[in-house]
Order: sequence, then structure tokens, then C-alpha cells
Amino acid sequence: MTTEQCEERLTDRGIRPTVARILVLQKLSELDRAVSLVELEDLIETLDKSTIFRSLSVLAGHHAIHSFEDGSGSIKYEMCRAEGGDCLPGNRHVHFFCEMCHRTECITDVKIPVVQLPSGYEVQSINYTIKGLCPHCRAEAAKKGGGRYEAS
Amino acid sequence: MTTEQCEERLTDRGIRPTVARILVLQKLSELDRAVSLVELEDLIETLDKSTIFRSLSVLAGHHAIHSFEDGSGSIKYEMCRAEGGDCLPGNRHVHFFCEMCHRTECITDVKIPVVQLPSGYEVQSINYTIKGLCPHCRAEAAKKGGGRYEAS
DNA sequence: CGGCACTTTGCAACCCGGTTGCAAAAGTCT
DNA sequence: AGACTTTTGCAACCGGGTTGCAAAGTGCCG
Repeated sequence: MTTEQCEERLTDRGIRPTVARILVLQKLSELDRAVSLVELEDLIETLDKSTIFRSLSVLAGHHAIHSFEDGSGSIKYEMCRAEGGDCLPGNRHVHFFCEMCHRTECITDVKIPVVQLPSGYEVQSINYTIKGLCPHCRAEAAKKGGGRYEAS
Repeated sequence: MTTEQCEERLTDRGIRPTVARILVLQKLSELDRAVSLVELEDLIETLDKSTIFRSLSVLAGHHAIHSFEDGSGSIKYEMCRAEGGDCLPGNRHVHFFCEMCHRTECITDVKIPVVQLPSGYEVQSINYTIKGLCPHCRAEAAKKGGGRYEAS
């Protein structure tokens, strides 16, 4: 996304487009995976961690991005690519966390299957994260000794 | 579970039954929800945090308990109630994290629906966590002002 | 244009759950 | 009991996230 598109997207959602917010959104738009605060920190060297953190909070608060936890212990952020207001649980996709390269991929083709809860619950969001080996790391692991994956 | 049953369970799984491990497993067996390290810490005042932590690691390593992350930012532990070796992804159940009381319930009746990934991925585990309001907190929230849930 | 109010940013310090090094205590083996 | 291994408690550490505060930036009005 161009800087202008990002800016437009922000104003559309009622977010004042500051330098930091545009930069953060733009960086997220370039990535096809979900990243953590610290990852973003070294992806955007011009901004301070706290600034990125606050930008992410604002963006997430206005649903311009999504945040969720994969199993890595840190919060991952990804751009919301939905057009309208269709960021509902059933429309969200599945994530894959690779235990080897520690990257979280968005499996955009696979939507989260929605289960039926006992009555009384109010669902706000669903997190469906699969852990395992991504194709790349799996091939890598198979190459060097058919056994388990060891230290790289 | 009685102390003896816990002890037996440990030896069955090839874990040496120490005081700490028995206590931790027993406490987990009494709970119908998944708890974090810190929660366990004040549930078992006689043990040190690091001891509980190491016990949990051993138990999890031998699949006597499961650990996973709900969206709360901390790792939750729950007893493995399966009898044989059937703790496979498809057999695991869904979890519900209440945004209000911050408790993670095990919805044992609802199994995780398994999706089909593009080829090349190796699945090791699946985390399906629903966030929202549990029946209790939902009723609570409805009572005091039909609107959103505010500070308790 | 200058001044004032509000917002955003960077820095540094903090928080909190989890993790680890180390020495004391407990358990095991003969 | 004596030598050795394991477990435990303490304290310190780690790392991602979060916050207080002052400086820099932005907007608005006269």
C-alpha cells in the first residue's frame, strides 16, 4: 500500500494519520504474516518501541489491524484486509505458527470453523492457531537427518 | 483425585513422584479450568514459584498435563484427563477465556474442529480459544446497565 | 505571525509472568 | 552412615509489553 492509501485508510476509520501510524500500517500492509511489537521495532528503525506500541493500540482499537496471540508468548499484529465491517469471527482465518522459524503465517484461505457453545456464552472473538512445522522448515528438517529438528 | 491416585499417575507416566509434583497435579485435578503459573502460586502457598514452574515443566514434558496460551498473555495449564495416548489435536477441546473475570474454562464437550491445511505443513497442536463473556459475567454485565461491561 | 492548547513522540523506567544459577535440603543407593 | 543425585527455595534475571513524563509537533484562534 502506498503512503497515501494508508493515510486514507486511517482517516476512513476515524484515526488521525500521524507519521508513526502511517508507517506502522504501511509496514504491516507489506507483510503477509503477523508480527510482534519487537519484530516491528527492528523492521521500522525510525520509530521508538513505545510509539509503535501506541500506534498499534490505536489501530487495533479502530479495527484497522487485528491482534492475537499465537503460542509464542507474544502478541502478533496483522493488517485487517476486510473491506467493510466483516471482521467477524467466522470470517477470520486460521494462523500457523512454525515452531522452528517462529513465524506466524496467515492461512487466509482457511477460515476458522465456528463451533456451537453451550448457551449463555457471548462470543467476541476466536483464535485458531495451529502449531507445527511450515513447509520450508519441514523440508529443512527432513534434509538434515530424518529425525527431529535440532538446533539449526 | 487423592494423593495416592496422583502419585500413581505420576509413576505410570515415568515421573518420579515428589512432594511438589504430587501437590501440583492434585491441585490441577481439583480445578475444572486452566490456570497460570501465578494463579497456581497462590493456590499452593507451600511451594515456591520456581518449584511449581519446574514441576509443571516436567508434568507437561511427560504429557501428564497440557499447556497452552489463551489470549490473556500467560500460559495456562490443565490436567490431561485422557486415559490412553489419545491427546491428539482432534481430541482436544475448545477453551473459553472470559474477558471480564479472566478465567479460562475448558469446554470439554466441544472438540476442536480440525481444518485441512495446504499440503506441506506438519501439524503438532491446535489452539482454539474463544474470547467473550462467560454466562456468569454476561448476566452480571446485563444486570448493571444493559450496555457494555464497565469497571466492576 | 505569535501564542496557547492539545496531541504525539521518544526516552527511560517500570511491571509482571516466566526462567535460571546456585546452594541448601531431601532422597537414593550401597 | 557416607557418597551421590535429585529436588527445592531463594534471589536474581530476562524479555515483551506498558506507562510517566517532558520535549517536539500540530492545529487553531486572535
